[in-house]
Amino acid sequence: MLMKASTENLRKQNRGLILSALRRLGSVSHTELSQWTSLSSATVSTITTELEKEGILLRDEQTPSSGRGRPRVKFRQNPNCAFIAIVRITSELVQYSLVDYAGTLKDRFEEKRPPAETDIETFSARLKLDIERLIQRNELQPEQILTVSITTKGLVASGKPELLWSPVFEDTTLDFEDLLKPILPAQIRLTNDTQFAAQSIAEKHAEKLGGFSNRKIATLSLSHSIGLGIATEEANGKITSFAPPFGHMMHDPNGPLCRCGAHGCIESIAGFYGILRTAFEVDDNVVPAKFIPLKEIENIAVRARNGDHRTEYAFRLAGEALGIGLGRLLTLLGPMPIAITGHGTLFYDLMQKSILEGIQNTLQVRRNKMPEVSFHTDEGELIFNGNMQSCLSDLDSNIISEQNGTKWKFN
Amino acid sequence: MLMKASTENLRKQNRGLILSALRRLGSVSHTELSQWTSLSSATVSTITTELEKEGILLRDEQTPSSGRGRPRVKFRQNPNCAFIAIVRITSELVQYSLVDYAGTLKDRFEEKRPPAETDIETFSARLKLDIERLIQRNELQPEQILTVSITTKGLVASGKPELLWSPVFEDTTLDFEDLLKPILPAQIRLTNDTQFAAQSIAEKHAEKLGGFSNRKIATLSLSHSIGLGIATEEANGKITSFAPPFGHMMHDPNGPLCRCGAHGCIESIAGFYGILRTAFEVDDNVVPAKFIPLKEIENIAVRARNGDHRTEYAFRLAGEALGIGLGRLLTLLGPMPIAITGHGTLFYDLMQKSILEGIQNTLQVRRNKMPEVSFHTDEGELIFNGNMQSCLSDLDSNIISEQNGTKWKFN
DNA sequence: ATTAATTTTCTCGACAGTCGAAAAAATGTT
DNA sequence: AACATTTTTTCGACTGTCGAGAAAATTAAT
Repeated sequence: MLMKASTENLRKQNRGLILSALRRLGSVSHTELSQWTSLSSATVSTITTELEKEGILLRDEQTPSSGRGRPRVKFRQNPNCAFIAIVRITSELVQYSLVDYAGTLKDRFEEKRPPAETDIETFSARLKLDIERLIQRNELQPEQILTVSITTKGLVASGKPELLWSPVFEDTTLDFEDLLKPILPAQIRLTNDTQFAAQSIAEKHAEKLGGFSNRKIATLSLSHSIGLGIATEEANGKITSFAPPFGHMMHDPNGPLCRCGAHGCIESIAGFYGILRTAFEVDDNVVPAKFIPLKEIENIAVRARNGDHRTEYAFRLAGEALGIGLGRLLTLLGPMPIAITGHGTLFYDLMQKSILEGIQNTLQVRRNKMPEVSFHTDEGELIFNGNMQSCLSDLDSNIISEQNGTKWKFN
Repeated sequence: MLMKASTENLRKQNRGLILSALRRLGSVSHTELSQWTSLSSATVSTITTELEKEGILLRDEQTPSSGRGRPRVKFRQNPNCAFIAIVRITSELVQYSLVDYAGTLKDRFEEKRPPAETDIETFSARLKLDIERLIQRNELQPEQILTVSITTKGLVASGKPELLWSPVFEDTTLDFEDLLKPILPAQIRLTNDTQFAAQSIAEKHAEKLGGFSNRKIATLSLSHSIGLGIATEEANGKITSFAPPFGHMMHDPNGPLCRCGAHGCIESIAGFYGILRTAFEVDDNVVPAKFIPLKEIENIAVRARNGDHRTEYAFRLAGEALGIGLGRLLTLLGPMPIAITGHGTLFYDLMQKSILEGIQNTLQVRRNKMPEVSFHTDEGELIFNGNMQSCLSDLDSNIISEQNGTKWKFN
């Protein structure tokens, strides 16, 4: 049902406008806010004083003295108004970061994961301890952490922070809310990592979204497994994203066994373990290895570049699965630029031809132009950054609803 | 960029709320409006009197005299406030309908298309004449038609009403705006027909959208060609839809030649002509026929039901292409119920097994439950209805912006 | 040092919109 | 004809935005 509009939501929306301007522009003066939001100076005044009273905004009186006239006072977020913990889980390590409400990184440490860690109990117990450590060594109260946002590979439930399927733990599920509720009252979020890589790339390269009419960009993450995120710029300028389990989209019903139990998933052919399987002519029905060192793929890539037919074929087959899969994606969601990230970008030269052929084999691509393909090597930072931005704008949305609420008082 | 909120948009939004309540509930009294929109009685009063003054609403003083107390007066749309022309193009005929602002069908006629009509000039010239006829025989001025909304199979440009590719005219494009602008000043819309079938089904069976968390439903249209529409219920309750060229999604790179020029599209295997080709073992590289009478498929369906292996195989192969294609769709967009329409529903028994197998072979479907599959035989009316509803709610949106505009005065 | 100029920010009254409550309207019942 | 009942309109209070002018804080000129 559509919502009725009241003067109350009116104010909420304009408060949100101010906060989002502050996010995008950093430290901003009264007049700049007024120009950017196209709100009148008077309205900006009432809203900023209100937010200041609530402890969300700070004003910097410091005058850089540029020209004459009354110097501008700049507003910025009150950094201590809220903190978020960002946890990035990869197959090699778990990274813990603490970020304040202004978006500055306050603390970070990483914990290596044991090579063959498959026991979810010890894993989750350690994660819990590490989060407590993050809070304690920064001398925070647990209540000051308003959000714990975790990224991982695998399939994530919608609605609650539960890991449904992951490459390492497979079908053993894990509810992070149940895990962390006892130690802190924060909101717990769990998201597929490639979704935030996509979000981050879309925000940084917003101009690329204009390449086609649908204002979308796809981000493909190539490594041991295959991830995909789609970011869309909506009519109001907000960028939203989602991450379908592209790696487990059926490529060939007669293909090899995938870690998910099905046959012929894209990942079973184009994931690192799939490429190795083809290269070494391992039987299609062998259950694939859980973890393969990057070194091994690098070795066979060298062989392929030196003209070894079988390994060349393995990469070509992987590229074909990826290319045709992307082609199917573009058929369903319309043509859009493609960003590629993950360790697999190192081997793109071996897959390029078959990937591009697959993309090309799409009705709208044949009619229009080839989508732009770009590369992004800093996958970890992209994921962290996307996650952080998403958390902060979530906090902003909560704040604008909590008008006159006493919840935001940690100065 | 996010928009600032002003008291003006506030009023607009509530005007829109009133109009949409009127659309959904039909003829409605003041108090019912107030309850449904949760606006105060006072606000409803000011908005309705405003809309009445603008000639958009009428009030029926007629009292059905139920119980005592002051009788309710009912509001309804002023039917003569606007008219829309709805054109539905199929391979056999073109259907013209005239609908007033209240949504009642005022006139309708159909024109059969010559069996092998491939000349786009004569086709479009006839269409132009037929629209003029629709206006004249209802004694309307061309300006009273505010929208001409056309549906067709094939690929439609986004942004302007141009047909890019169609089964009959293939790559010969046709810009309906250029065609119709000389004879009337209306807004011209062109949409893929299955998109509106999807929209219509989603609106009628809104409860089915709840089957999975993503509030989506897919509609598959089976006939000579293969169409697909996806309808999504957004957070505000509005249902939006789109229609990707699913029929031309790659199924098998080594498959038969499709009408679009590629090899192995779903349609080239599961469209009527694809099924016939497999059944009669026609060479994969033969350019397929443009049109096949329904009778021919019915004949081979009888053969298949009597146990003829080759024709059974043809339908099974078609089902496999559809099922795996749908499985890929569900992988990318999440699990959702599936509605099937078009003449091909008559042969669903011959494809059911392989279709369901394909859908089943999807990570999230295996983890959750099988999506519900439903059948809808009245495809033509679904398309018409979806188109009409979409036009009317578009008109409503225009009206709420044109506050105090003199544009809506045809009483 | 004082005054003028300039730029930014704040304040005040006007206007638009929604809401709750009370008044008015229209009918049925006694 | 007076009263009861239900619906609709009207009125005053409240919240929000806006434009214009006042106030503030600085530099430049006298």
